[in-house]
Amino acid sequence: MTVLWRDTLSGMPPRSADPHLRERIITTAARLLVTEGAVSARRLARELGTSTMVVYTHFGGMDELIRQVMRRGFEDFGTELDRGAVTDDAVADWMTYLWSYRRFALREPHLYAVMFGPGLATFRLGDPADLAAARSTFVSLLRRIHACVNAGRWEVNDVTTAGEAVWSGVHGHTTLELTGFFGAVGRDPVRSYSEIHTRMSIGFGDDAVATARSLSTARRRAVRTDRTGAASSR
Amino acid sequence: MTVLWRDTLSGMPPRSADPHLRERIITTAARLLVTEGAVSARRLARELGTSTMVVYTHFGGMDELIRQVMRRGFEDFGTELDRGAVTDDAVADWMTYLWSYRRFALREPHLYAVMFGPGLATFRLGDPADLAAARSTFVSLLRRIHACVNAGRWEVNDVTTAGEAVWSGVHGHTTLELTGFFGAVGRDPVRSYSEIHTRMSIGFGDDAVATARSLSTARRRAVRTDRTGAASSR
DNA sequence: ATGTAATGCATAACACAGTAATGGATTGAT
DNA sequence: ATCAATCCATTACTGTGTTATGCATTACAT
Repeated sequence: MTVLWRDTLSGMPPRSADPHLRERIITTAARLLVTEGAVSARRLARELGTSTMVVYTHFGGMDELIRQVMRRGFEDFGTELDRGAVTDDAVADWMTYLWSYRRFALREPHLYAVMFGPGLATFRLGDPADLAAARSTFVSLLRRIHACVNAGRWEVNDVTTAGEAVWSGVHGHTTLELTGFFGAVGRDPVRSYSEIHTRMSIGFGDDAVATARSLSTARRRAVRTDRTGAASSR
Repeated sequence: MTVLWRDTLSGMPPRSADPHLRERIITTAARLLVTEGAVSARRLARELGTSTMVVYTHFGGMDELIRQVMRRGFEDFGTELDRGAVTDDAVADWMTYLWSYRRFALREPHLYAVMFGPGLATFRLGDPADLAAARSTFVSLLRRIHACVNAGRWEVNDVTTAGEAVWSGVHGHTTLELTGFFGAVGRDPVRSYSEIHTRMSIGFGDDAVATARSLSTARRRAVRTDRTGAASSR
């Protein structure tokens, strides 16, 4: 007497090997992560109509699978961050990048959490492919910082260090907002997020009035993009 | 035939109720979190010589227990952050706070991760006790910002918003550093952490030279404290 | 002091995780 | 056509949080 196992669909005729299975696993895992906030081997197998073993034959384990999902996430993140226009107001362009950053994180909180949460440790930065995926979102930021310097708005000798400082600010704020902190204490996250932009820009050498003007411009763009509905990824 | 259960110590005579059990559970959980990076009901029971049930009779579940550990963490964090001296260089005092912040996080990475990670959602900020614990570390920051304003170094009208911006920066940087990001890409976290301080201070209105001087002072203090060995908590 | 209610906790078990061993079926190569 | 390799379902193992049950012990009321 064979016992029916919960996680499989017993009785199903053995299907022919699906050459796209590996791809389907990744996209399905990404979808489950986005829509349900969690991915488990069993939930995944149920969704795919397979057994949990497919995860191990194709990825060796859940960690590697999640890493693949993270890569896709970073790629999407990078292209979305690069969609911002390049205008003659470099500081506003930089701020637009930061608002896009926030929008992505708020739209895909679980994905962002996996990408930048404790999962970043799972993300082997030693792996060139992973490192490249993560870097793509970062160089996009560095380009905008460079533009601000070239435009004469900022005076920054070490752009990479400046980028790390900026990234720390937006990442920290995003993380705090995703935990629901600002909502719980009745504070406006937009206000503090703008404060980061403003103080940093001035700190990099920009005029306070010019920074305020750029902030208004970037805010206007961001609100418009939010209303229009930014192109959703994948 | 009774089966021996793995997680309990069968054969032990039933001990009299320990009035300090609740306290021991919390401290043991905190210790396991710090030393082993994880706490499970079974690991805890094995360590205490009890069954896993004690977690449920005293806390109703693991979530509530972890919340208690987080409270202790925030209290320790707050007192450590408040240890910084108050001198006539308010900006240096503020920066000293930030270096203490980083030192605590690097010394107790798992505790910090639980306190500010996705666990912050578990931390019911609606609960007055929890909110107070979390706030204690924050008001300590606000005091130092106020001092900078009072000393005429900064011009900040909304101190709370400024504090949120600063906190975002240090929290974000700390989080990134704990994931091992800077080490993986061969970057110096001290450099970017200093950059956050510098740009923010200038952004708040301080003179660039004065900020640089305060940074040197704060760094000197931090290095000395690191060598001396800051008083460890709990 | 004695009967009674309530508390505390060990036992056992359930459902959920990730993962490993096994073996059968399909695919691909010679 | 035979053999090898690959893929994957089955099954099962360990570990997770949690719950139901029942037996002590404690606390309380009379």
